[in-house]
Amino acid sequence: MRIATWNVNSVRTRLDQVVAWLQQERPEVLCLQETKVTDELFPRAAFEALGYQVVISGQKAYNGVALLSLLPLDDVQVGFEALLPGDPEAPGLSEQKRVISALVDGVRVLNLYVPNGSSLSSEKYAYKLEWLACLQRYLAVQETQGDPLCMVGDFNIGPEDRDLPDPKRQTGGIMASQAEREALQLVLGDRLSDVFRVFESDTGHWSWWDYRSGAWDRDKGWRIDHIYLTDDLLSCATGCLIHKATRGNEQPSDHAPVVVNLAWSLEEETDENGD
DNA sequence: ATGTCTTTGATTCAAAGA
Repeated sequence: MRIATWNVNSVRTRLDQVVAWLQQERPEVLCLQETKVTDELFPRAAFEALGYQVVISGQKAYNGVALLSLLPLDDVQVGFEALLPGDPEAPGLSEQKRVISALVDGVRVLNLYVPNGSSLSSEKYAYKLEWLACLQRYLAVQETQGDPLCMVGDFNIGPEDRDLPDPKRQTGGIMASQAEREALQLVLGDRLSDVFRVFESDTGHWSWWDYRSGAWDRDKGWRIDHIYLTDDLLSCATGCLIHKATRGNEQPSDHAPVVVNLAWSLEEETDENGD
């Protein structure tokens, strides 16, 4: 099973590119972020025509996440409040549409668009840290449900200096501050691993290149789009690739897709009742 | 460093967010 994540920066603007990439790659699951569209205007028919089931959580203009799957999507959960009904902060932190998950072949696929934070002095940065703390509480509940977890998305954090193009300048700033990195580590605990780093330890592998300052032409990107797996899935991973070529498209998203390949198939239990 | 792209909303642009 291949699971992909791609921040498309408007699914309507990028529709032809996403369709072309799906036709070429045919991953079982594609998680989209920054769809930037309300649910009624989401172009679901274009994906259904390719055989994908579509579940979405969107809003006007900003944010928005979607899950596309060739395999059945079960037990769809939208927002933090789905797992944190009594949490005082979860409803407020779910107003921005950034969280959707579903069960696919026995795997809990969790698709996230982590807040950007803007700058260290912004109230959006405080929101980002509160949001990550809420994600930590959310995952504690998810863990009790016992399903293998594949958590993907745009994390808007470079976890280590090797994930940044110029760490001397950038470490400590937005997307690379100690508080953001520590908040992410608390989310991961000792349960979740960054599968890209199982296969590649070098710097210079990026998933996002700013539209500004010729970042793409100078190959000055960041690795902020990640796939995290619990050990039961990590042991099935046979590769994790960043599809960098899409960033060179006409009118590209500023992010490239990241894809993990898992040698996974749930051993279906047949119903022996009445035998 | 205000660089670029997307969306919205109010009149062919400017603002906001990333």
